[in-house]
Amino acid sequence: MTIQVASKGEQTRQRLMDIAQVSVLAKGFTATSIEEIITEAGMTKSGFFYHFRDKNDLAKALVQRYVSDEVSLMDELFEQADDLSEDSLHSFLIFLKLLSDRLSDLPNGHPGCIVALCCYQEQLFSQDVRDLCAGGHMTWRRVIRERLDRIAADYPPRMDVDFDALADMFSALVDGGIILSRSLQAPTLLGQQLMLYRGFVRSVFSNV
Amino acid sequence: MTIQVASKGEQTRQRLMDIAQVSVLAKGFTATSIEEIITEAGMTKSGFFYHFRDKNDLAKALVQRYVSDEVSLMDELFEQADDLSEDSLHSFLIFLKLLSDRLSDLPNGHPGCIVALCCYQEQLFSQDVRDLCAGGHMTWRRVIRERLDRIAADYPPRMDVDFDALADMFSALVDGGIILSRSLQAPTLLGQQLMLYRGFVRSVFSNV
DNA sequence: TGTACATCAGTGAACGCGCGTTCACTGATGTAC
DNA sequence: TGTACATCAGTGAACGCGCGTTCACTGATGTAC
Repeated sequence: MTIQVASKGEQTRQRLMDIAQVSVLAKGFTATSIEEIITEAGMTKSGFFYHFRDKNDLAKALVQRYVSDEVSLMDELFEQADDLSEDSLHSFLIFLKLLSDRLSDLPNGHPGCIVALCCYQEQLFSQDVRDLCAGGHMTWRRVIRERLDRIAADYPPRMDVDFDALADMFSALVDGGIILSRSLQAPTLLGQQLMLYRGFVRSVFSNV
Repeated sequence: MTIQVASKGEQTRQRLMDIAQVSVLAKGFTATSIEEIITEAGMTKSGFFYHFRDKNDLAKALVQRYVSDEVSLMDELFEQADDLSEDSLHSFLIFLKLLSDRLSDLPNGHPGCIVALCCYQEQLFSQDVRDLCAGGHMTWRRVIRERLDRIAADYPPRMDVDFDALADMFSALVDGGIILSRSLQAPTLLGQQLMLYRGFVRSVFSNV
């Protein structure tokens, strides 16, 4: 196992992205100026342009990182869930509970979904950024759908639902739940929606 | 019945808002310049400032109109549904189907939810705009919850779900479904999510 | 071990452009007497 | 019906500021011989 030691440059880059992300999720991309990012980072503008070709490049990096972080989180929780139960349905239900707990634990609520935001600013970005967002949603659909298929092999579905749609419902509830939580300033709403999804999935496959 | 004839000024104001809304939903609020709005409207900048005190005032007007339009649409469809069935559950299921159809009929997909967008740009706006957004979500919760209560009186729930959360799920799926539809450029996804919600609600109250 | 060179991680100054907002003004329409 | 005034729905010019981007340059660190 190789331990990747981040170079100084990479660390600074990540730091700039951290600072940018907070503002971007609070004000949108255009309203987040390079000026304010570098002020908080204690760096000059030219320093910023050493790390990012232009502002679109920053957006791309943010989306890329967000998607891969989310996927990592899901992988981690799937692994935990699989350790706790060998049953396909139970493991998935545990996963949803773990995720719900994790998302409810955030003191100020979920910071926001970069991918959701991008889709309301799409006209700003180049095609590759939009492709990354779509790729994120497709990945989440695939990952969840895979689980649903596995469950269906063990538990014949009790209603007629499209599994892609049921997988998409997961993403929709996360994105929508984040919006609801933020808007009503009620951090618990997001986790609650995930638990409802859990209830729905259970009722699709089992009558308990 | 009084027919409200919109004055010339009001008509122009609505037109400016129509133009603004398209850009705002595609690029975000900051990236939408007054310049481009008035160019498309064929008017001078000062003309714009005759209709709106400042840019925040435009945001406020957009949110206000969006929320009241959405509520009107729901009222209209609830009325249609009530005409088609007197049963509380069936009427609600018809409502969801009507809404799903209506939202799937939009050729280029749903144009986007101003309220959802605002919540990712909240730091830009004054408190009253944020309150309007929260008010929108609370209204939708109340309207749906009222229906759920009525259903529960006729059909004892088959699972233990919080009705506020189940009502919120509606908003979350609309907001999330719009994002998904846009991101994947698949206009049908939104209506599909509403139909899944319909399936869930039915399974909560009935075993058919 | 010393030296030459390359790469890394930035600095500092300048640029032109477009943005939101203000202000004094104006022609057309409506209303009171 | 005519006239005086008020309101409506804008125009036109100017403002200062901050934004994203460029370019020539630099000190510190790494690498080859």
